[in-house]
Amino acid sequence: LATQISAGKLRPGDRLPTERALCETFGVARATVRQALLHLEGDGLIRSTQRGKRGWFVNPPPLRYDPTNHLNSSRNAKRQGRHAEFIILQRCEAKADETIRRIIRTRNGAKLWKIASHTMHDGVAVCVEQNYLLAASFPKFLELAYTPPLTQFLEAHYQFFPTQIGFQARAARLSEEEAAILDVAAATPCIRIVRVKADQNGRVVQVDREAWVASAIEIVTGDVFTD
Amino acid sequence: LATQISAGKLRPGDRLPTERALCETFGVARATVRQALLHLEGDGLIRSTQRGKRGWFVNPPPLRYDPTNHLNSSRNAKRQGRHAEFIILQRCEAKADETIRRIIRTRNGAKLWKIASHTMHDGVAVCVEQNYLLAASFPKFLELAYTPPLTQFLEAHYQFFPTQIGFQARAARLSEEEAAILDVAAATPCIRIVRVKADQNGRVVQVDREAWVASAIEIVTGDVFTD
DNA sequence: TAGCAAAGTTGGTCTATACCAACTTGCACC
DNA sequence: GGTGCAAGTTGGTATAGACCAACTTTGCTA
Repeated sequence: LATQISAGKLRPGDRLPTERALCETFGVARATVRQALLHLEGDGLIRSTQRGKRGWFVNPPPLRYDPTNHLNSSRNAKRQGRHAEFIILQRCEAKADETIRRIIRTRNGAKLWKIASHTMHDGVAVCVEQNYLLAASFPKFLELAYTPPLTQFLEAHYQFFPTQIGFQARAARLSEEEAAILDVAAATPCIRIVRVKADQNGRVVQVDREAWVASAIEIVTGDVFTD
Repeated sequence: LATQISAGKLRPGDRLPTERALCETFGVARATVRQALLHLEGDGLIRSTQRGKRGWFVNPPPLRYDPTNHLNSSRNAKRQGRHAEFIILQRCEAKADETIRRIIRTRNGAKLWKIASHTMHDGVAVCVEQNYLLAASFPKFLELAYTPPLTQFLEAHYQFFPTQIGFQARAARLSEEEAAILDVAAATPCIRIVRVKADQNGRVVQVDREAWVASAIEIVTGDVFTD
C-alpha cells in the first residue's frame, strides 16, 4: 500500500496526506485507510500527533539502546547524532508501588525520591520515565539545584557510578496520560523498560521505569548492526 | 473495561465471550468492542486465532528472554516451566538477503544453509524463525538426520559452542505468512529479533531471525525480576 | 495594523450494516 | 453407527455516515 512510499519517496519528518485525502486517492473508506495507517504505525514507520490539525509523520530510524551498557541516555543519543533534551515534570518524595518496592528490596516505609520526566529527540517526544532513588543514599536531594540528565547529576554530586544489575523490556501500549505527554494517540504501541541500578556495595539504590514510543528505539547488543 | 476481568477473573488459556456477545453486554457496536480487544492485545493480555470459529484467549505471562545469555531456547523455556516444541518447515541451501549477507560478512556467492521453523509453547505457536548457517563451517549439513533444537544438534555433530556477538530486537507486526503459521491475525504485534553467533575464532557463522508474538516474550537481563 | 471571533480542517471515536472464509455443529441419509 | 452435506457461528474486513476536541486559517472589526 503506502509502504513503498515510506521506503523510498517520503523522508523522516515528512507529513503524509490527510486521512480523508488518502480515502479519495485509493477510493476506500476512511476506516480502511485508518487501519492501514495503524498497521504502518505498528511497523514503526509513522506516528501521528495527538489531536487537532497535525497529521501523520514519517519516523526516523530507531535509536539503538543497549541493555548491557546503557547507563547514560544522553551520551547514547548524542553518539547516534540525535539532540536529546530532558523535561522535568516532577521531583518529590514519593511512595513507590509494590513492584518498585519489591525490586528495591525495601519495606513500605522506606523513603524514596521520585523524578518524573520525559525525553525529546530532535524536538520529538519519545520517552516518558520515572526514576526512583533510595533517599538514604542520596541525602538532601530535593534541596540541590537539579539539572538533567540524572546520571550526570548523580555522578557530580554524589560520586555515584552505578552498576546496572537488572533490565526488563516488553511491548505494551501507552496510557492516556503518557500519550498526552508524548503527543500521540492513546494506546500507541510502546516499549516499557525497567532498569535497576546498584551502588558499589551491590545495594539496589535506583529503579527507572521508562515508556518509549515503540518506533523510537530498538534493543541492541554488540556492534554487528551499526552499519 | 474488560481489563479488570483479565487481571482477576479470567485465567490464562480461558476464552473470552464472542465479539458479538460483548456488544450486547456493553451495549456498543462491534467496531468499538473490536478496538478494545485490539488494545488488550497490544498490552499482551489476549490473543486471537486466525480464522474460523475460535475466539480470543487470555495469554500466559511472557517468557523471559535474556539477550546476553540466550543461546538455547529449549533450555530457557524448560527452566520457566514451559513445554517447548519445534516444527521444521524447511531445510535447504538458500540465498540470504542483503541484510543477512552484510552481517555474516560474506559475498553474494557464499553458500548458506537455511532452516525455517517455528516454536510452540504448551501447544501454542509463539515464534517463527529462520536460521542461516555458513555452509563452509557445517559440511554435509543437509545429509545428516536433523532433530531440533538446532543448538543441541550443532553441539552434538560439529562440537559447535557459539558465542553470541550480536542481538537486536524491535517492535513490529507480523506478515501474512508469519501470521498464518502462528495462527493469529495478520499484523498482530510482534518482536523481531536477530541474533548473530560466532565460532571460537570470532568468525560469524550463524544468523538467526525470529519473530515472536509480542505478548509471548519479554527481554530480561539480571535476576531482579524473577519473583 | 493588531486583536479576536468564526469557520474550516484533522485525527479520534462511535454506530449500523454487510459480506467473506474457515471452522463447528446438527441433521438427514445410508 | 458412520458419512457427508447444509446451516450456523466466528473473527476479519469493508462501507457510509456522524460527532467531537483541538488546532489552523480566515476574515471582520476596532
